[in-house]
Amino acid sequence: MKIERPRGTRDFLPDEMERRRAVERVMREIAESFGYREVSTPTFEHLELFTLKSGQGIVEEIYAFRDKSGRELALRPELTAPVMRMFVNECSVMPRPLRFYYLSNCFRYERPQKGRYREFWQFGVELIGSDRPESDAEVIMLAYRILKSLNVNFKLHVGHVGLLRDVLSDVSEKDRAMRLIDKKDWEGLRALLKEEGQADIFDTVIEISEASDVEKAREVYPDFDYSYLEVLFGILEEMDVRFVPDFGIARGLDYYTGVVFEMYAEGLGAQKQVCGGGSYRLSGLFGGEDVPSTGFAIGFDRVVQVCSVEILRKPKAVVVGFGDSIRAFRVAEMLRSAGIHAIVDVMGRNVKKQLSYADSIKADFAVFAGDELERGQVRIKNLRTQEQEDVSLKDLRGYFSGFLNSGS
RNA sequence: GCCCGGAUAGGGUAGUGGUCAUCCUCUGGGACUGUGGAUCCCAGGAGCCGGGUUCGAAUCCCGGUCCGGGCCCCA
Repeated sequence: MKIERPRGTRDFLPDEMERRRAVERVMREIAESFGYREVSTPTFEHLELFTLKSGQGIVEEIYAFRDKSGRELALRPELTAPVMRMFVNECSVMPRPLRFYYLSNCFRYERPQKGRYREFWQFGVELIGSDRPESDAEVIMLAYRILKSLNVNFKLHVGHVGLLRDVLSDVSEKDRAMRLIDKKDWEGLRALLKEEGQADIFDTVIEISEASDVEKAREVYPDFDYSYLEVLFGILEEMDVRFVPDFGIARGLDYYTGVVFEMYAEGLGAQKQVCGGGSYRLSGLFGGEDVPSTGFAIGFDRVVQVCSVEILRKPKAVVVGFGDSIRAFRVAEMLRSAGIHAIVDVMGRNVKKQLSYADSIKADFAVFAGDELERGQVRIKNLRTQEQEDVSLKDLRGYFSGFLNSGS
């Protein structure tokens, strides 16, 4: 019987991998241009790392298991916790701020649907050590530049959880209230506030959630220090980062302390969020010093689905041999050192079949490695233009130089 | 975890309770051992899995698996 892929996993064929690598390259280059350096953490961690961060409830949503020694482990469902664990374990004396980026697969035990898989990839950054608005500005700008460079149609919402937390300060079930606000479940919220004898703040919460700028929010709720947001929004505006203030973005977990932001793309159905981020304080939870951090995670697979990216390929040549495979391999080596991809027949095919194969794999050149070699030459046929000429082995690099880096 | 819809060669499909099944594409070979794409010929390859109904099931029923859409969740 045939073995199928496990539910929620995917195979990536060469065309798709080329596209994914091209997207990946854009993300890496932009992050590196901001001074971020790549990190990588284990695929599995102690389960406790994730329950500390997200509560016992997540055990049902992740791949958790016991190893042969009885250790409780879990495949990572996200990367912020592992990176902060790494920071606490071995980076706490490095010069701050630290700028890390990552691109890794993560695993969640959930019902797969469009844009949601059980194994998926996250690209993200963490900027560790600053609690100033400049750090939020930098991280938001970075995410924004990445999605712009990939020609994604998206909207950026930026908010601050401190504002709603402040309004809700006398509500005992604050987390539940935040979840209701996040879902915009106003009826549920009204009921909760009534239960708690806080019905009078209901209108304030709604108006804050719907406030379109700082002035509006200040009118509704003056008892909050808006200067942090003013600095942040000022930077974003000056740097041409287009966003909508959205004070209704809520997070149920209390290590999110300040700025939060999300990006939504078109064309993804129900799973339209392609990026989420904000500032948080996690390192204390993991037994380290309480260090402020800011970061984001981009849903790599979703971005691949909706972005458009240029795919650069080197020219591809098929070496046509005439039964002498050593000669063919030698010529292929020379082509490779001239910077192009060289493919040799390993099927024992005749010349017509070799050319037919070259056509079917969309090769750019056919290089005949036959009797011309005795004169130190090969015959090169450009399969795009049909032109062919004999080229000296010494001039291969020169012949192909015009075709390199031309993209396709 | 819940609701809805699907599943026939690698990909796309046709059909019927009654000889182990259509066509396209694909893959390999040949016509054709120094020039491809076309054409022709040959070959390869399939009814998701398990159970039930039936003389007989790929077809009908049930369960499971996987896929798609939505809900829950979204750290």
